[in-house]
Amino acid sequence: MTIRTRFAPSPTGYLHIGGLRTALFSYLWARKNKGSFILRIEDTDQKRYVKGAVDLLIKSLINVGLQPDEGLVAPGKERGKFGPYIQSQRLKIYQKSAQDLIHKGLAYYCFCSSQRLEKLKREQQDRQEMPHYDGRCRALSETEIKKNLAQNRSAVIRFKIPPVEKIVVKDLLHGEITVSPRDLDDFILLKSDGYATYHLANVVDDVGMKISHVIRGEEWLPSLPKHILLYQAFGYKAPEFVHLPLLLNPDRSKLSKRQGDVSVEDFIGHGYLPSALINYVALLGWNPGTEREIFSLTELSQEFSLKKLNKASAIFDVQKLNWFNAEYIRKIIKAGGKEYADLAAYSVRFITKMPERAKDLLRLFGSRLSRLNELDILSAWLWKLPKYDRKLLIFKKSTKDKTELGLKLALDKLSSLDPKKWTQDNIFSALENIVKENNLAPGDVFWPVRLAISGQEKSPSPAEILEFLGAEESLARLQKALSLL
RNA sequence: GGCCCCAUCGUCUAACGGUUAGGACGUCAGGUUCUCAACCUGGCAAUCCGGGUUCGAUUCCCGGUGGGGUCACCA
Repeated sequence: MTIRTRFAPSPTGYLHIGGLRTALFSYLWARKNKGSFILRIEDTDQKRYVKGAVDLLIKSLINVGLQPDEGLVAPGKERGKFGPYIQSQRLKIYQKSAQDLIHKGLAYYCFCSSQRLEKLKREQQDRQEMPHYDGRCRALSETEIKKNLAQNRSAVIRFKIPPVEKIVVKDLLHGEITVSPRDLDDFILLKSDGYATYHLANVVDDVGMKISHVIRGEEWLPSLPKHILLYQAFGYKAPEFVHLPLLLNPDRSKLSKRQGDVSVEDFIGHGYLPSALINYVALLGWNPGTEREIFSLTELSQEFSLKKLNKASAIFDVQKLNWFNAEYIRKIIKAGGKEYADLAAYSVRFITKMPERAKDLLRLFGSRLSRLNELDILSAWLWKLPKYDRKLLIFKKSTKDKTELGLKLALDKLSSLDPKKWTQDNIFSALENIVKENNLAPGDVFWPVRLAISGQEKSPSPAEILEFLGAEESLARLQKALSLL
């Protein structure tokens, strides 16, 4: 069997991190089985239409590496023979499907006004009953329906929940689930504006697009019976279903804005690497069966398996994401080469001062940041030496005299260093020699030098900073420190 | 409230019915060091509760509790 999965978001403005995980697992399952990953847009609610959201969604997916094989494969570009892949362009298909069900006697027109429905709901709630449609229009006669239609009365098409004993549905993750039709409403298939509801569009499209596995969020589990009933009503074979556990806020509520970032764009914009984000999210509800944690998207594609999915919902923990991101940054810098160059080029967008020195900045601060957007704040003192308390120049285990000596010797020695040899290694041995030759402690030299050139109590090591600053600026800063003492 | 799903350290998770219940993040302590990171070593920390089944339950069954989801002409 050809594996065909799909990600079918509604374009409400941004790609939610929960959506990312759903998309990722769908993508991985397709890759794992050499199948196809399809991107379809579910925009059957005109009220919720957000301009530009579709393109943003596609870009976000592609940005993190989840390139669709079919459907919306790029902004404004469709590929595949089962299109269109935007539901608002498939209205006729849904309308015909709904009509088919009416002809089969499995669906019916409903002319109930929203006021009546509203009132019905209120009354039911007052009586402590579960709100549900009372099925009034089920009983409409053929002539009444014709009359209403002729008068152009506002109508929806409802599905007729069949009078079966029980409905058994199957989910690959949760197993068999049995529900009673009494708990199901005669739900709406086609709205009065001619658009399909999710339930109809979803089923019609998943069949039409030959989807083999529907991988979606657990919030859809309660409506799975409706969907199964629909497949049966149409006479279609239903695809396999996997309902993924939800992602939660630290307080266990459904993952939402206001408790921090939830959109992929936000995370990327704040300096999280797509690869780290993907890696972290993949491990939320899935594990490789080993203790390995670092995986590229390609490696995930090979390792992924539905069997190792977890059933319990997971809290989205930014701390661990930070660790993944930091780990990726450190590894890339350590690896060097093209990866490092690419990261530097990528980092440029987070650097306001001297972006051309991105590579150096990464080397300097790479091990002490978890997000690339910290680069700017972390490096601020490089561009402008801040005012600092001169007392800080003296290391806690040192004295004023030793500090002055250390600084002076450092200034002398570095002044005489050939600017062509102004490298970290040479600078380090110069400073180290001062310590050795004058019977000083490292703290008598390294500490005041570091403070003099950075104004910081915490910073990268002196030689690294000095190399970055260059001879001229470095010597000026040392000079200044001496004058302060 | 009805229905549905779920339940191992604070968090993500591992454990053919037999393990000192493992790993990772975080945290704490120590090492390294001029500082901070990084790095290395170690510590603290969990099977929701109650019944069964079994020689033996984290694991299987039932009940409870807790958490979540869902009950729209939204997806």
